[in-house]
Amino acid sequence: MSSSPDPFAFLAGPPEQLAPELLGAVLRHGPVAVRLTEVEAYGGSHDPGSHAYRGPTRRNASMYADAGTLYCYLSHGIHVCANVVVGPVGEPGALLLRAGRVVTGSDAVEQRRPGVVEGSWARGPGNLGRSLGLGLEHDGTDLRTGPVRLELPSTSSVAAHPVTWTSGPRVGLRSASDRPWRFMTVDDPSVSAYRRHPKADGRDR
DNA sequence: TAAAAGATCGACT
DNA sequence: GTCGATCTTTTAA
Repeated sequence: MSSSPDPFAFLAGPPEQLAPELLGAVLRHGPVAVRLTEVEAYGGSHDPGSHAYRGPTRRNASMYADAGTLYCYLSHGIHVCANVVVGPVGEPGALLLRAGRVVTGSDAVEQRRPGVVEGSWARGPGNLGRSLGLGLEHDGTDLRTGPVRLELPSTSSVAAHPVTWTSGPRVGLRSASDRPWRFMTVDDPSVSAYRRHPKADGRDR
């Protein structure tokens, strides 16, 4: 009785393994809900592309919290990017939420993204954060009980959305740019285009 | 259609 | 002081 299965329990697994399971899930903040269409996996101390590669810092502290915690960080001083903390306790891992499709709250999103077509509202991690109205104040909050909720197929009928997905190299990384840890829904306009880092390692010279 | 560069500012070394 | 898990616009083929 008291021990009902925790729908978030699977988040304790390896990031690159459970990442596809978040495709089709729904992230909700207030009136706005977004169905995830693109996710990237980041490991801990063995992933050169991860914020946690060089150990804990002020910014990535949330990555060391329990799985199911929201990790928000500021990119280039202006973009708020959202991650779902995953992996076993003590092993920092995260899933960068790169893109999604707005399912509710279109009115609010339309005002936040003037002049942008519907399919591109949450195209790219920065845009997804802006569409949902996320801020650094949400960093470290619990995705089950906090202001920002993650709805899984097992917890929400809306999130029960089967998808066809594929994988490829992560976007914009300078190191470990060849790991196919980017997972994206097939045939969805909200999936961002792949762009390799200008100075990515292991090429030319 | 694809590639390049600028904006912009906090975090890290 | 340097560099980004980015976004947008501009320029070139």
